[in-house]
Amino acid sequence: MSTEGPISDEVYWQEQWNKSGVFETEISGDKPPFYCLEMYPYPSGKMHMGHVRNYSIGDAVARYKRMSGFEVLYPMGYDSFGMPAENAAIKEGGHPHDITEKNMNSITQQIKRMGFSYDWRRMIKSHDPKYYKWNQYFFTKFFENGLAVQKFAPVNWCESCSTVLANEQVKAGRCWRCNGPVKQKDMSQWFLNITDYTQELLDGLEQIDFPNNVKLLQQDWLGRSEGCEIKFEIENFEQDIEVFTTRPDTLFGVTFVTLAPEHPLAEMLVKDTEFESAWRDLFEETSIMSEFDRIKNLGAKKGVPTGKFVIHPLTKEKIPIWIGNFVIASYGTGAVMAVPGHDERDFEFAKRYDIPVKRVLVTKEDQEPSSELKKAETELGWMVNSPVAGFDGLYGEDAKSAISDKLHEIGMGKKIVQWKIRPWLISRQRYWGTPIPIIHCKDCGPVAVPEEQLPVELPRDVEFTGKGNPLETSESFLNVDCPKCGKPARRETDTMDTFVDSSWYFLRYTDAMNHDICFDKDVANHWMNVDFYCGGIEHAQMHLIYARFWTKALRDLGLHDIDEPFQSLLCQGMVNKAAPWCEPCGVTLPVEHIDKNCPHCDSPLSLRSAKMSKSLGNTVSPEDMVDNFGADTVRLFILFAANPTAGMDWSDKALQANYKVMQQMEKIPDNILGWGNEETEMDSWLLARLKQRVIDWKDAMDEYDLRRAVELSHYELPKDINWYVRRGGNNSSVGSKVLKSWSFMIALATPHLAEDWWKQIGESGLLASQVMDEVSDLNEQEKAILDSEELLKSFLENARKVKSIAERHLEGSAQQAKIVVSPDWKRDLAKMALSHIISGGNPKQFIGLLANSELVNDENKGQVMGFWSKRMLPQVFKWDDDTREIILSKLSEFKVFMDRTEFISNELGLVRVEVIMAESPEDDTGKAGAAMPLSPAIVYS
RNA sequence: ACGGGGGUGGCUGAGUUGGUCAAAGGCGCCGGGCUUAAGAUCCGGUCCGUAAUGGUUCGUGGGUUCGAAUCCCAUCCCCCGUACCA
Repeated sequence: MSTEGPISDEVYWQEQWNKSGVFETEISGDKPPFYCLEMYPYPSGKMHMGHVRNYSIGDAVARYKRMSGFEVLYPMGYDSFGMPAENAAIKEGGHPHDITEKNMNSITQQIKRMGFSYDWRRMIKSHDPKYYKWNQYFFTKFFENGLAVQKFAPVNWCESCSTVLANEQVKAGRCWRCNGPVKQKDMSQWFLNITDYTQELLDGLEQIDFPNNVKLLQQDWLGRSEGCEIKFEIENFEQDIEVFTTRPDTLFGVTFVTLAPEHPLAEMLVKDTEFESAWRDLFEETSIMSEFDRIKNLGAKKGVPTGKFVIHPLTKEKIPIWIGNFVIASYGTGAVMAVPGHDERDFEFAKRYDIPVKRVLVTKEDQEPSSELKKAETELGWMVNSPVAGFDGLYGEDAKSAISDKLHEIGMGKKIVQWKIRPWLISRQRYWGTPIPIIHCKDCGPVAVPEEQLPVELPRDVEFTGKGNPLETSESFLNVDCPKCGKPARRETDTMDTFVDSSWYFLRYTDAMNHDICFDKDVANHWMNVDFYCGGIEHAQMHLIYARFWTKALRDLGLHDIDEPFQSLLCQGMVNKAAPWCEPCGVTLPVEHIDKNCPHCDSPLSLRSAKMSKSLGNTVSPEDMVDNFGADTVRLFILFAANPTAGMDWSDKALQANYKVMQQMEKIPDNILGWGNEETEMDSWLLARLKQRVIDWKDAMDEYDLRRAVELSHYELPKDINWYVRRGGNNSSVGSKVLKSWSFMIALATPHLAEDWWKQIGESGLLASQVMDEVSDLNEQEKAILDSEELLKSFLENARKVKSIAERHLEGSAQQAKIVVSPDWKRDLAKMALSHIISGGNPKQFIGLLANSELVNDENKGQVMGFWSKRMLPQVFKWDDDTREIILSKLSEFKVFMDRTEFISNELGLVRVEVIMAESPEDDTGKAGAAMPLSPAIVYS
């Protein structure tokens, strides 16, 4: 690829924007606020294409809203706590703070080079004590109100990161960050009770405009299920077993009860019995086994009996208690009532251990109650075989309620709602995060650090060895006096999950320069919630749930009045690039295998698009692209290559093509301003066309259809200019009017070029500070001129086709053409049919109307009716709305062609063009039958 | 397994409240103008057929309709989530 670098002096314009402060936002009072935000990035040293895409989308929206008269809050900052910096310190030496600052400076330079319109004064960074002080402040408030609690519990432990993880951070039994195996470990940890907000988090999804898949993911993760908690008394034992079930209607089908191996009762029941060693083996196997291995062995259901029994609450039957590896200790009560007849897992388990299977539901109302169960029938059904009267024949929800009510009545159960989501585990045993502001005192227990002592800063005197929590090596940090009793105490060494930082940063941005409080309530209320939030789908359940929770929790502390942080969310698609692909093996290989055979099976490799990744080597460096083509070209390509939400393929060729577009556009102001000052009919066409383009462009932007908007500004308008010139337009004062509006339009994707244009057309100041004029709707005259030209274009397209066919039959090339315009009765027929259909008439009924209309008489009946069903009926629906409007309008087809015969003969390379009314005395062509409204017959000679 | 999203012309990829769809845009390819030439740029073409406005096509097979890429049923394939949630 050879280029001559950026088209505009991009750095110059960036300096101008910066100097003038055009992107610095304050509450103005007279402009409506708009909050545009992109997801808080982790500051790796290099910006990648995913960032570029994300911010190109956000910047286009921010610029659009600004030029549309909004006061736009558009900030940027860094989610700068987290393990990569700490790991780098362990590996390469140095301190996470210095590494982070260095990376941040480097990525900031790269982001700034793209020309995004951020208010950089508001920049915030998680690792700044002035920021994380507020994490600590909120935490102490949560500690006071019971939202933050310390619990000794089995937690997910990642050995290679040497820290615990939240449930959401465990993907397929592996760590979301390092992909290492995750084990269960019992530890004392800090949790936030996100579970207090489950119902509100679920209901809130209906108030916000999130993509459907994100809503579904959050719903699944919250995992609401309605059911019944049932108490089973254990025979000759002082405790009960409580189970949770969503299917109380199958209660009579219970043939055993199963406990999780970790259930506290399990050990108690088998202690000192013949079953103890078998339980112990199962316990070791499941609880020590990493969750990853558990998943691999999924389906291998194993269990041990306990030799003990429960009493069925309704039938008083004795039911054996088992311990099974498929029961999860942390969901529900860690115990299940097993109904093999109507649950697949229980069926499998029962078959394996030869436990009886009972039918208590039939899936067809008239089915024989004694029919055999060949597999678990899990769908809802009618109750049968109930040993207690009053239940048989009940179906579905009625059946469930009947059992629940009965249990409630006798005090053996109640309806409850169970959630899948657990409290958010926020403790991390790592250095590079917000210290949890708690002091452990022997006498007073855990005590919150008083507000005036915040922030608890991270100490510098620590060593990064990769073993243990570095904070434990800092004596200055550890030793502290208890704030309550003043005796020597010890500081908490856990730090907070970095998702805490990103759970409220958007609130901080609203008042980022205020160092007295976290944010002013009125200011936050003014800007919030975020109107347009853009980022990757990967945060669908973690960040986007935590931030919603945190917003509600702060609201309940009285800090603001907002329920939901993000009003509308756009998840941008991935940036992909082709990589070698082996069809037989089904694997994507690194780019060094291009043009080689598969290293596994030796078959030839094809290419397939894959997410850009270092391991495949199919990455593209934004820096190089910006150096070679300029930020504008890269942004244009990224916005034009695909819709914001669709995946896009990086293509060097397409980038080149966009560079060509930029080269053309660079010359446009010079060309246009070089026009003469002739006035032609085309002037009003061009102005009407511009208006139409602006209207369409605004519509597209209002729906965040950036691809369409860019298509209009960078592809359609240049074509319009060409058409204008071709049709004889040559008026620079019209041209400069066009350029003025057009400059705004191109500023979304190519803001630097837009400033060049603005300057060239002699406007003063920066385009970035201007608000665009309002546009009115198209008036009748404007519509008519647009229609006439559209008619001409479509005519020419057809005429060219016909010409090449005709010339095969003529001797030599065509010299003349007769345009045979369709007769009035066809247009009248079309009008009549269109009005019938537009007013909601059934097309089938039209033929009856037609037969009785003035259009039809005895003589022409056959012709008109035949024409209707053969030609007009299919055509009526093919006309688009614009064309329909033209047909229904007064526009004279005959006149449109008459006025343009000279242009038509030039375009078609003819000596003479005649326009004739079909079925008139002048028509000697015999081709009138082919003429349709707006589509004349054309006869060459 | 369950949940979600897809299968469109040489490639890529829009398009699903049924008629604006032989189907946008981009890339590629072909022809023409301009040029000594190349490049750039502009104009035109790019399923088949025809002095005509017709045929066939949107994974496969059926159906509804005056009319289906778009709706319904069946079926095959691909991608992404989740992971025994009682």
